[in-house]
Amino acid sequence: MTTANSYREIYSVVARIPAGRVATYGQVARLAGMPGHARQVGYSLSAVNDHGPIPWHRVVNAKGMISPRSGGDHMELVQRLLLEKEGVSFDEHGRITLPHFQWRPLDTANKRTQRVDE
DNA sequence: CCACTGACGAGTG
DNA sequence: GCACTCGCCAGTG
Repeated sequence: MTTANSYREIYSVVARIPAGRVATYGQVARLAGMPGHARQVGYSLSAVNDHGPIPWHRVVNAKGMISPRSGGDHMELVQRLLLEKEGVSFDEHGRITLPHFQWRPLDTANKRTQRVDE
């Protein structure tokens, strides 16, 4: 398993996140077959950013918040707008209600817990 | 080779 | 819920 393949897996997972839902860094790491490497996911995404067809804005941290970047980028604001445009809402704390909007790959078959309403 | 940094997360008090 | 620590790993100087 090369690092290049790991990055490819990360991108592949992120690309599978449906519009209107979000995934956490740790979640993406697990789905990519590298549990515990959440940090690497963020690192990989910073490299891709809008550099490719990757919906990077659908990845947030475990608290359901947009992780602040370094360098004073306004990307975090762009990310929030993109998500809101897809129907994802934020609460007073600027957090996404994960139980409502977190992507559940396994549920795509059941569709029962896939409720996004409210 | 070592130290530091960075879109994180789980555990502890 | 908040502050702190430790684990993870690639890039950079």
